[in-house]
Amino acid sequence: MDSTDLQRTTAPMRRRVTAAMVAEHAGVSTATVSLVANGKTHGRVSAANEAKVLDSIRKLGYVIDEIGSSLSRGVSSTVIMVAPDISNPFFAKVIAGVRSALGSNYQLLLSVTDAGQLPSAADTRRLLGLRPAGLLVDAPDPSFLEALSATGPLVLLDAPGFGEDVPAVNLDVAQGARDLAAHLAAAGHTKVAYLDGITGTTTFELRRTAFLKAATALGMSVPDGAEAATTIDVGLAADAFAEAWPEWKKAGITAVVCATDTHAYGVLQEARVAGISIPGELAVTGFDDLPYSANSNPGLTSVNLPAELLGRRAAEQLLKLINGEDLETPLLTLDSSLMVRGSTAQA
Amino acid sequence: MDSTDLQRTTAPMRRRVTAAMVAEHAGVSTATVSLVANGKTHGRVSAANEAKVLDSIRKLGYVIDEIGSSLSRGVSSTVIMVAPDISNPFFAKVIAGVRSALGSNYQLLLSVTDAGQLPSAADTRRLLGLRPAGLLVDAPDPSFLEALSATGPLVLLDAPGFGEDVPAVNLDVAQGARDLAAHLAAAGHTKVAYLDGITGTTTFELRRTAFLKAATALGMSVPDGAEAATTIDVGLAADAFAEAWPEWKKAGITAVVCATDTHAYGVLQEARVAGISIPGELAVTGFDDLPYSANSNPGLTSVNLPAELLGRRAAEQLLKLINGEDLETPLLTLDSSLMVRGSTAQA
DNA sequence: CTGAAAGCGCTTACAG
DNA sequence: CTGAAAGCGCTTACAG
Repeated sequence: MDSTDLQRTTAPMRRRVTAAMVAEHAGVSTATVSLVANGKTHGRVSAANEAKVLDSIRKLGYVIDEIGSSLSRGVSSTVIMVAPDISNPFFAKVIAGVRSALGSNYQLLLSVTDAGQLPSAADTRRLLGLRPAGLLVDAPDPSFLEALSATGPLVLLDAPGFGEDVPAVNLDVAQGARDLAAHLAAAGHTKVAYLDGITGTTTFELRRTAFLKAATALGMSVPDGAEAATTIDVGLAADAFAEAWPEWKKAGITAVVCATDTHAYGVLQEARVAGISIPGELAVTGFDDLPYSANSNPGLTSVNLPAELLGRRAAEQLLKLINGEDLETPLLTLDSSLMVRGSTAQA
Repeated sequence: MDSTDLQRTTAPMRRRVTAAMVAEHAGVSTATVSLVANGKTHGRVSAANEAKVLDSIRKLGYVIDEIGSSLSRGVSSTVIMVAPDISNPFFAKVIAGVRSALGSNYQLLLSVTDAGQLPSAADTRRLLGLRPAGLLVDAPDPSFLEALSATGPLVLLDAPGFGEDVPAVNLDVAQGARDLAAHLAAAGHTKVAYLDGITGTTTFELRRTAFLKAATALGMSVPDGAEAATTIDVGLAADAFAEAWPEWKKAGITAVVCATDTHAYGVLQEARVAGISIPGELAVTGFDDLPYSANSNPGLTSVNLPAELLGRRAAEQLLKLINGEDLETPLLTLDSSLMVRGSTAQA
C-alpha cells in the first residue's frame, strides 16, 4: 500500500539516509536512533523519544545499513549455505526449507560449486571474509570442514559420519535403502546393478553401503562389473547405462538401483531408446523422490527424502546457535520412506 | 595443496588477522597493505615493500575483510539476484549461468520469493541495505522496479516490455511461440486450450499473447472458457486440467498449450489418470524445455529457452556496468526454438 | 533515560 | 614511493 511512498522516497540521485540524519531530524543522538531502530528501547529510551525517532525513521525512509552495522557488531546478518549442486531439484527444496526457517532477519547467501566439485580453500576464506552469522554446509567434505573449524555457528546437512563434534541434521537414508532392498527381494530379483553418483559426498556412500548390506542379507547380489558411477546428470547416466547394459544383461541383472532419481531418469530414457521393457525386463529405482518421479513413465520407485524439512530443521538449529542457545539435540535424523511406483511393479 | 596450512592458520580461537597486523609484521603502514592486498601496487608501492607485504599476508593468512572494505568503498562485492521461484529448474540453470559469468570476484546473493510472489517494498529496502555492487532481477514486476530506481548497476532478465530505460537480456519467446502455433496448425488442430502461469510476470503474458496471435493468424482459436491458470506446480496444474477437461472436451479442444513445462507435466499426469490418450486425443505442449521434458512419456513438445545463456549474458552486462563501462547493446535478445516430441506427434 | 566518544577494518585523498 | 589521518555507518560501553 505504501508503494507510491517508497517510489518517492527512493527517487533518483537521492542520498542514502543515515542514522545521523534521522538523529538530527528527531533531535536526538545517533545512539538513541540505533536503539530505536533495533527495537532495544525497553528501559533505555523514553516513550517520547521513541515516538519521535520512529516518526523520523518513517518520514525519511531510513533503513539500517547492513555494512556499518555488521562492522560494528563484528558479524553480518548473512547466513551462508554451501551446497554442492544447485541444479539438483533436491537442493532447491532444501533451500526453500532453509529460507522459510530463516525468515527475513537473515539473508541467505548461496555458495554453490559446480556439479561434483568441492569448495576450494580460497573460496572458504572468502566466505569467512563476509563474516557470516552462521554457516550451513550441505553434504560436506571432511577436509573442507576442518578449514572451517571454530569459526562460529555451523550446522551440517546430510553429513553422516561426522560424529558428535558438529551439529547436524541427517537423513535416515539407511532405512529407505533397507525398504528398497526388501521391496526388490520380494519381487524376486537376485542380481542387481548399482548406478552411483560421484560427487564424493558421504551421502552417496551411505546410500550404496546401506543398500548393498541389506541386499546381501536378503540373498541379492551386485555382481562384479555391475557398478557404474556418473555425476548427477540425466544424459551422462543414460550413456553409462547404455554402455554397461549389454554386459549387465549377460550377467543376469534384472534391476538397477540408482543413487539419485536423476540417474534413474537417464536409465529410463535409455531403456526406452533401447527397447528394454520396464519393469518387465528391468526394474529401476532412485533416491530423492523428485517431483517428476511421480510423472515419469513408468513412475519411478524411489526412496523419499524429506528435502524441505531437512533445510528447515537445519536452519532452525542454526538460529538457536546464533542466538547463543544450546542445542538439546545437536544431531537430528529425519526419516526416509520408499515410494513404490511402476518402475518396479511386480511382473 | 595448502589445505594443511589452512587448517593450522584457522585453528580454534584464533583472532581474525587484520591489515594492521600485517602492516606491523611487514613493517609498513596499513595503506601499503591495502594497496598490495588489492593489487594496486603499480607505481605506488616499491617492489621491496610489495614482496615484504605479500610474504606477511601469506604467513599470517590475511584475507581482506569484506565488511570493512565495503563500508570504506561504499559498496559491497555482492551481486543480488532477485528471482521469483527458485524451485523452477529453469531458474537453476539461469543461476548457473550467472555464477559462471560472475566468477569469484562477486558473491551471488539470491533473493528468492515464494512461488508466485513478488518481493515486498520492505524486502527491497533490506536488499539495498546490503549495498550490492549490482542487481539482477529476473522476471520483474514494473512496480518493484520503480522502487529500485537509480540505485546502481541493474540488469533485468526475461523482462520484455520495459523499454530502453533499463538494460535487459530477453528471450525471443515470440519466435518459439510462433513455431509452436505453426506446428500445431500443421498437425490439424483448430481448437486449443491455454493453461497459463499466474506469477503475474510479463514473460507469461508474452508467451500467451504471442501464441494466441500466431494461432489466430493460422486459423486456430482458443474458445471462451478454454483458458485456465495456476502457479508453477505440477499438482495444481493437474487439478486445474482435471476440472476443465470435461468442458474443454465438449468444446472440441484437441491441444493444450501450457505456459511452462511444469504445467504440462501436470496435464500429462492427469491425462494418464483420466485415460486421455496423448497425443491421439489431446496434444500437450510447454515452454522452457526442462531436462525432464525429454524423458516424460510421451516426450513433451516444448519451446526451448536458453536459460544458462540468459544468466551468463545478464551477468556479463552487469559486470560491465559495475566497471563503469557503457553497454554497446543494452538490450539483448536470445533465440528460442521449438523442440518437437511425442506429446504432439502427428496422429 | 541520554549523548559524546571510541571503535569495528578498510580505503583513499593528502602531504610529504 | 610512503604513512598519518579522515571517513565509511553503525553499536556499545561509559559517564552523566
